[in-house]
Amino acid sequence: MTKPKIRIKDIAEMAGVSKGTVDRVLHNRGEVSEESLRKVKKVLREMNYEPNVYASALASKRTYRFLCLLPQHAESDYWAQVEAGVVKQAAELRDLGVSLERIYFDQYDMYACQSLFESVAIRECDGVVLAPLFKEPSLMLARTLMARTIPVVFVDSHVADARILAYYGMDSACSGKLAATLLLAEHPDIKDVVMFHLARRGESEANQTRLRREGFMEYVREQRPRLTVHSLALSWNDREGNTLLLDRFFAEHPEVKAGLTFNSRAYMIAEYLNLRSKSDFRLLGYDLLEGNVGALKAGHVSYLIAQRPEQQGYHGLRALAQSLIFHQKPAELNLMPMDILTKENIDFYLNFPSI
Amino acid sequence: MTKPKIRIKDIAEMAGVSKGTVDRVLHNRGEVSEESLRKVKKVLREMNYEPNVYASALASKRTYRFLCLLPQHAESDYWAQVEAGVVKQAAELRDLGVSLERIYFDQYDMYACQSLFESVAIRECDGVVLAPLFKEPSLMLARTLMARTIPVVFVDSHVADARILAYYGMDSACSGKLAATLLLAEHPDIKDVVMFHLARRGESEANQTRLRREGFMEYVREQRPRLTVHSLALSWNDREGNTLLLDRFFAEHPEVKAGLTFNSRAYMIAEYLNLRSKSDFRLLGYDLLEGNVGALKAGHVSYLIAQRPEQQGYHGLRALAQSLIFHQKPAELNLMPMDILTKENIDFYLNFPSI
DNA sequence: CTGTTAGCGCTTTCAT
DNA sequence: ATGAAAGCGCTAACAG
Repeated sequence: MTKPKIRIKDIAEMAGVSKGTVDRVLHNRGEVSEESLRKVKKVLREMNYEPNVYASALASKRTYRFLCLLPQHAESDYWAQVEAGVVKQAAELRDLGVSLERIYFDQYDMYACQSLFESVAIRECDGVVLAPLFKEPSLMLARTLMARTIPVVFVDSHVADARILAYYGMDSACSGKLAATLLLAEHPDIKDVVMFHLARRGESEANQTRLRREGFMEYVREQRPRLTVHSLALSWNDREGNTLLLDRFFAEHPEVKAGLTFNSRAYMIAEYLNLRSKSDFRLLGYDLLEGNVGALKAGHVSYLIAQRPEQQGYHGLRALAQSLIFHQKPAELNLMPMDILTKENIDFYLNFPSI
Repeated sequence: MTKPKIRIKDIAEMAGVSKGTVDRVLHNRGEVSEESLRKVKKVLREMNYEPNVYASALASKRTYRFLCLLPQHAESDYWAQVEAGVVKQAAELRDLGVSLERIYFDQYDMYACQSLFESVAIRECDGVVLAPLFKEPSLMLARTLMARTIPVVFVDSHVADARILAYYGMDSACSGKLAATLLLAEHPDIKDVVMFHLARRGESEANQTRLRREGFMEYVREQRPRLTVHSLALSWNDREGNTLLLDRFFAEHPEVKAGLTFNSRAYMIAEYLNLRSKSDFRLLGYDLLEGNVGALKAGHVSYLIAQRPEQQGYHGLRALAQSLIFHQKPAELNLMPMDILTKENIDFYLNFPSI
């Protein structure tokens, strides 16, 4: 029934060599004669040998130092969910010799991010999980690291053509299309829509939100070419200023009855709608933040699109281990489903063990 | 930065005893003096010792034999997805000494299932993953096994008050409510709805579908007390017979414009709707079977509710390992999110790495 | 180039 | 009741 596992010792005996030689072949570190090499490889193939990675980890005492690069964030933030997934996976890999260092960058300042990434590019480490909010600096860092044969995994948003080990996250453009469908498809009478975004220093827009916006605009172009799309930049930390900006916007454009954020801060708009008791506005946002969930339940947000952030982090780090420790190649493109959340089903998404 | 891990050897030295004694304490297998016990426990606590489970597995050569009880099924079936998750997890645990045996029961014959379960109840094994389609036989089996200190995990549907290690699956009743919401909430004019189900031998209804139906009916009672709820039993394998039954039903009840299945066979109804070119009927179903997905895309099914079957299987088996190998207690109730699938978002759920 | 050997952290046997 | 020692499958250092 259960076939006994083939061990290095078995291979050695069958090939008529010693364990040491088999080990040298397995890790192709030379010092083996043509003859032995051939014999050992043959037996290895025929027996379909699979190493016991746990015994290997135990004996080699090799350690893996992984880095995780995420934006600085509050505890309740979207990024905390990604980080929780990474940390959970790191804990599971600890006895395999894995350690994790978390590094945070400023998501509102590309220049600061860039110089941080430059210092990371020359660091000693075995793998990096990275949220490429800033496209160029991220691409550059990934290129440098991969050239040093240090595998890089992207989470959250993708960068086309990046040569990396794997990506875990949404198909961002598709999610923008989905947002458009949810907001517009059943409301052919809508003539105006507004996109809210956050101002930042350097690169004008985060990679993620740019891709979502492009997907959204593609739908608009194809399905609703006559739609007027407004855009309003807000500050990520000046609440009073935002209220003024929103007041002015809606005074100038009273006809706008629908809008969305491509970032996770829909609750900021929802707070404003609540403040002004504005109930004739349909708002769509992203991610299961506490504030967003509250706004969804209260009716200020109509839809949230979620993307399983813990899974992204968890699998992102796991991909590094798969490649380096388990010698398995993870799939390169791992697109998370886009969960559509409404008042009706939101409760079933909260507090479930997402990993 | 990285603190070196505490080993048994360290504990032994600090407590002034030998490794052997520490091991005896750790596995409380006696033969230790009060004195040593106290000292060792103290150090263990203070040092927050955590064993290296991989070294432990390697040395002990202990093996774990897990059983997985699922209905016989076709490759394209819902159950194949659950099984794939279990198998995947089993592969990951192999070098930890885990082996998996799959056993299949007849989901259309409770008596056959019952006698199979009775033979399983007396088998030697270390843990069981079980889909409790038949409530009573499953309860009985779980009770017997747990009494033998063999942990049992339920997947797919839950049985209230079952004393088991863990459950992974939907909140079935909630999903019935969700089905009602999707089908009825925005259609206050609907006066009739029909529930399709499959006839089976023995217990009149599968546990899962019964719970879903109860949730559905609860919504109806509370929100739509005047709704007429029809019920139609079909055969799981007699397609022509079903066509006749459906023809007769719709001839007698032309006013019924909405219906649902609580099992995963919505595509059977969809096929009929297609056959009769019946387009004025709103149909809801469960699970991402190929047939269901096709029907959703073709417009014969309006909604599908999905429940992440691979994750259920994967985590179900994992829970056994967590408990037995990693000495962690998994959460008892693990409710999967209910994914709402429509023509709009279905594509984003297909072919993604769900585990 | 090759085989032998020690040892990773832990379990288990076996004297004492 | 306790410690010493062997060994799990594998790696790595070291003689030869």
